[in-house]
Amino acid sequence: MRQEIPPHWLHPRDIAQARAAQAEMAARIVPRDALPEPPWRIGGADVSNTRFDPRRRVHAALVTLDAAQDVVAQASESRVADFPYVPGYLGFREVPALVAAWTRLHPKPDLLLVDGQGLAHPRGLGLACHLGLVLDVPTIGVAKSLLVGTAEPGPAVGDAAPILWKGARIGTALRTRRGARPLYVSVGHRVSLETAAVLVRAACDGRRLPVPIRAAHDAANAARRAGEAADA
DNA sequence: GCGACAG
DNA sequence: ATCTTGTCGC
Repeated sequence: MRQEIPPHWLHPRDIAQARAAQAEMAARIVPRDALPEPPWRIGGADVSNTRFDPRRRVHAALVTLDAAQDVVAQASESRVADFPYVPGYLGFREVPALVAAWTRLHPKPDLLLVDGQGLAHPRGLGLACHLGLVLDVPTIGVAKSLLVGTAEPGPAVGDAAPILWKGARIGTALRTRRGARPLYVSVGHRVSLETAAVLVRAACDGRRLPVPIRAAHDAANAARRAGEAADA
């Protein structure tokens, strides 16, 4: 339902304009539950990069799972990234390709688990927030490491600890697998932190990463291999 | 000024 | 993110 997406929200000319765009977007993030009625169809989003690629291509993938955690749809988009990888500005590199893939995903999920930070970001606008706002879809940030803040959850599966930064809580660190580093969950858009943590836990099946994220990761890698094969 | 730094 | 097999441990 999003009508007009300012061009610089997707294609800023430089870091200064990207920073300004993040401030504009951060002010529009809804950190509360604004979801359709459950049960929800959960989706996953991830992007794979071609190593040492002079063309700087990115391969974005989205998947939709049903209540049984089975993949019922997937879509991908391979293209040349028009923005470099800069910590804190990941969205400008990955969101454009993800948006393209989204238009071809059928059926679409009610909510997306995104491989990256949400509000646990230096300016409150991680990849999950960026994507959720542009698509106007509920999103949750699921990161494998911290960009800012600290958190130390207990060793048992299910143990959680707040991610603290500058005296405020910006997310939840979750132990999703024994002996493995925790996962860092934070609000993306239109979901509360409480709901985000509960859903991520429920989406795990014993491995460190939740099923939707793994499925998206696999799909992104498949798209990359296909693209690299079509090359040579 | 120095170090850190999602994917 | 990406390059990669076997191997150690529960």
